[in-house]
Amino acid sequence: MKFESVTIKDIAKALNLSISTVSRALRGSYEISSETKKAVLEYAEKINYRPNPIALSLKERRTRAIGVVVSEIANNFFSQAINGIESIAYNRGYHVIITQSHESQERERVNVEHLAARGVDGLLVSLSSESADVSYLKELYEKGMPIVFFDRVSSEIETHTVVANNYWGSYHATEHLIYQEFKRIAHITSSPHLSITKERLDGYKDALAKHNIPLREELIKYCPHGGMKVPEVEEAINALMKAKQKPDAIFCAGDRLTMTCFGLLKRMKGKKEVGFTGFTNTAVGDLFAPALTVISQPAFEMGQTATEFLIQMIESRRPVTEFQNKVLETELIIRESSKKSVL
Amino acid sequence: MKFESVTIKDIAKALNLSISTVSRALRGSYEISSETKKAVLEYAEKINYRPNPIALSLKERRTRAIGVVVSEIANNFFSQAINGIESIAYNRGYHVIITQSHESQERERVNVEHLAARGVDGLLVSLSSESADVSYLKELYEKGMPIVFFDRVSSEIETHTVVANNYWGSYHATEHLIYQEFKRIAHITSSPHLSITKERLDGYKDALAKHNIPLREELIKYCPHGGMKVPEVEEAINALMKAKQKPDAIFCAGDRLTMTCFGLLKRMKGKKEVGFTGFTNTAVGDLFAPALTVISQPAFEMGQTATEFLIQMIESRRPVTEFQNKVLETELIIRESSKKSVL
DNA sequence: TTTTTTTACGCAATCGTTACCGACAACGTT
DNA sequence: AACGTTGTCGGTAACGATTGCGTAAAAAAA
Repeated sequence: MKFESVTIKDIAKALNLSISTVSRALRGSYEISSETKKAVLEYAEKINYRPNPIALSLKERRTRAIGVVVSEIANNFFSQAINGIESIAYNRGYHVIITQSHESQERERVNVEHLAARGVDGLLVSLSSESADVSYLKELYEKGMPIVFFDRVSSEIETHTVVANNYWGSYHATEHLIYQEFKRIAHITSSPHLSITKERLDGYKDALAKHNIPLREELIKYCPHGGMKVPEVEEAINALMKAKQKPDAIFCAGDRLTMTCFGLLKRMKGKKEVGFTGFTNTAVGDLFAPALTVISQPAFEMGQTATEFLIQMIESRRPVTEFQNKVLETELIIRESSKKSVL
Repeated sequence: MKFESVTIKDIAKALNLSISTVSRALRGSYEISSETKKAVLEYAEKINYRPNPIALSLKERRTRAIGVVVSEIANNFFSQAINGIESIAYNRGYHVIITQSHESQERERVNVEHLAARGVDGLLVSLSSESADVSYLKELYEKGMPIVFFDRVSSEIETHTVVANNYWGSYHATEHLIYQEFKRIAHITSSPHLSITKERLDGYKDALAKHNIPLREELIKYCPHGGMKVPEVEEAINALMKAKQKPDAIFCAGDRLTMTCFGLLKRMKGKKEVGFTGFTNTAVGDLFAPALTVISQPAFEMGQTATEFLIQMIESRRPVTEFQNKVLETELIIRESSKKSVL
């Protein structure tokens, strides 16, 4: 099966005009008589003519499309961020092409290269947890492809970035647990490559230090796939909960991780209650048992801001040399899961 | 800023060959001597040449991309279905472009038209709740655009479809509530336009009839935006719970609806406990309080099957005239929310 | 009337790629 | 010696749209 569409040529033939005349009539050029214009416009309307964006892309080397690369759309943070991205993009006349890396560096590379080849005008990227090496992105960037990072950024590439205040979000969450008189607070985080991992880890460490709680490396567990692979998280939790000295609270550093972890904890047989909190943008944290204390990011706004930066970059005449690094505040929503009293 | 990429012309110039020779060498034509081939291939590799898909699309009138139109990616069912779609598409060499209608008919039309103009080879569509009129899709379909419906289908267009067994899923869920000795079972569903609404409603009605429970129209509430607009759901619930004769159980007909509804019920002040179940593909139904009884659809498989149908249609030489309408079974997962004993 | 200007349109190049159609050697056959 | 094969390659026309340039006829100015 193939799909036939009407072209400018069909109009030209039907009206006995040249292709160029039709083209100019369509864009309302002053060189075309008003009668001809009218005839062309009417006929175009009648046969429902739509200019072929592929041909236009080839000619103008722009597509009015932006590519988005996230690890997973089935992630509350990313799906909200995407809605923010779309809200700006559509208003500015850009289309959005969403791709998922599934936390795989290889998949991310394939997606990025495909988007670039497809001719997107720019890229909105949140790195996969495997992405230690971003050289292919850097190459693309240096060839002139506008790129804006959000959430999971790379310091290797100097461009606009939009992130949450992961450090303070993490600091406050940890401090909150400390105020609740938890003494042994574990931190389950994702891949050490990621910017967010380091920032959240730093917040955690500094909060402990501030309150004179010794840092125990054995309480920090890395899950390189960020909660996507359940066995990984299972192993981390088992290691924590089967140790001689169990943690009395657990703090998770990512959306999927928080969900996976919370699920595993609840399903653990003979489980001992532990305080729990984590970064997640779920809208239903209060429906869980216990209701979840969460650190929520302004995902929608992050998507919006990143998109504004990107479009600004795309439409800039000369290479951009001054970059903005926007940091948005997180919100700590305290519920039962982090209250010692109810455990 | 603009993004420059290497073309076949650059290779031709560098190697002092004609464009056509380079093109043939790249595709391994037998007409090209092995030395020339080798030289071209090596140089192409060196400068990291990638054929321009836009030019190819223009020439071949195919893009090896399929377009997906769903109402919302922040919906457990759809994000799982999309993963199924991608798993097949990537294996078959197709890229996937995801768009959201946000339950708006207008937005859906814009997306579909853009995807068509962009030259996707086919469309995977789950209709928005507003989409009563599908004439624009029908037109496209009749012009030769392969379209496969999944989940929310249209009887106006005869093509392959993939759906869950909504009737039986709904029947069993209702019957389960009846066995739990609930007497007044309300049904909150989405737009009456949707195929799934009718099928689920029929299952509900027939289960009641089977058990000699009179059907009460006042217990059926429609939320045309399927849980996307909270006030709509709020109104439905208020109408139910403030009536003289309250329902003793509520059965929701969609993913977003189930979540929104469950949240509202929990947050209602002075609420009376009611039995609860609904269609949803959440992976964390057991973490809620009470743990959620759900009807789960094989979303991943549905996405896979729909994609297989679509690709088959795309690659078929002649117009397809025999259509498959695949129905996959749902799964009823019984947990506390539907047990009368625990209320 | 002649020259210049304006109006309104067509031609052809361009974007990157493929594919049809030849061109032209170096052979082998009669 | 004349012709046909075969192996390699180049020229060029598409695909759909835009656009700079050229130009006929009509209108205006000389």
